[in-house]
Amino acid sequence: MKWGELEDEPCSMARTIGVIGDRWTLLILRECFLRTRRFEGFQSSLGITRHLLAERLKKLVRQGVLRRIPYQDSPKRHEYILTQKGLDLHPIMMAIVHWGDTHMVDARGRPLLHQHRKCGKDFDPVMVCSECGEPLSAKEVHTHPGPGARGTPVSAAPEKKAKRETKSKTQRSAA
Amino acid sequence: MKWGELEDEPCSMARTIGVIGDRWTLLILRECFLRTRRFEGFQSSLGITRHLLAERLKKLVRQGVLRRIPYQDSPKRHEYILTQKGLDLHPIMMAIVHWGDTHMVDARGRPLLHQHRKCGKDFDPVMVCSECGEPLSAKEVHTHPGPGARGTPVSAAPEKKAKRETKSKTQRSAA
DNA sequence: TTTCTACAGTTCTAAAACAGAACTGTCAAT
DNA sequence: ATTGACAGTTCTGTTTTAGAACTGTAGAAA
Repeated sequence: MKWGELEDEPCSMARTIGVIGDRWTLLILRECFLRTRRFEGFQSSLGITRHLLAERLKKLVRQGVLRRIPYQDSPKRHEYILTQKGLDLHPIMMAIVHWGDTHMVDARGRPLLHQHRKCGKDFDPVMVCSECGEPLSAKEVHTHPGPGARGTPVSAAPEKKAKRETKSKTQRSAA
Repeated sequence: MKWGELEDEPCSMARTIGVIGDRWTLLILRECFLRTRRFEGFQSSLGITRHLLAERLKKLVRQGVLRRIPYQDSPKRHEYILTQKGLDLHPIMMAIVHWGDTHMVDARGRPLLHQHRKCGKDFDPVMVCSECGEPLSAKEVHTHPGPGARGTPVSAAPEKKAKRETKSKTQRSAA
């Protein structure tokens, strides 16, 4: 399987991995969430080669995760900012950081803390069920085929996810 | 930066990426959560080359994400099952799938649905604050240096995260 | 008893991706 | 006229990955 083929897989995880599933892309996105916007900013804070950085930024723009916006003419300069699609990656970032905080810290503790502006406290992200609000655990989740599963014709059921969309929107609304 | 160096970065995200930050590892873990346990199972459902599969499985075992357990002698055969550290990756997987469900579905809709056994409904994962329970959005999260930040000596503050650990454990307890 | 299949790898070669460094080009400041 | 900030592009050499074939154990089938 090549990189391009991932997006055609009937699996939301494979498709997402096609967008963010490499080392540098994830780190570039971390910088985006930490408010880095410019080429040199990414390059110096990550130590990524300029070649790869240019390529990854282009890819992220193509995929609608970043938007390339001019901030001066002569010479033309642009900055890269997260679109809504990009901001929606925040739960993934938080989940990744939280796992590292739990399993990969050294004796000194966490490199970064996260404060929730609304309540003012340092927090951990907790994943809950959109329907009942209870914290989720792997064992309590049962996976079953949906309308877009392999074998379902394209003409079929137009995704009856109205309720889920509505509920989970709380999560993105102010992102 | 090489793969090995990621784990030494003072950043939980970089360290986590050092473990799961490549295409195949993420897909292998998806299979683990879908109850695949054996070499041939991974190989045939993913189409990964046998060479890489063997290497990735070894790496995941080394890192304590999977455990290699014999299920027969002669010939020696093992299966790979998620450790607690591996099960704790579940929120990351759910967040990735959810983003794909939101932004990468075709006309047919979602390939997979997730049912919460406790409440019986198909759900979306929602990320909330461990302290106040409110859904999180990127803009409401303020990041600041913790005890393990770059520059902090190893001898310093032994991570005062007691409360956070306790609260977020609800999320993992039955995983 | 030779042959087939299931399983879990290992070994090989060619192709793709990546690292590291140097180069291009615009403009402002010295 | 030279330097430095910025945003890339181009080049060469190394590392990773893809794809296919091979190894080896053992039970079942011919």
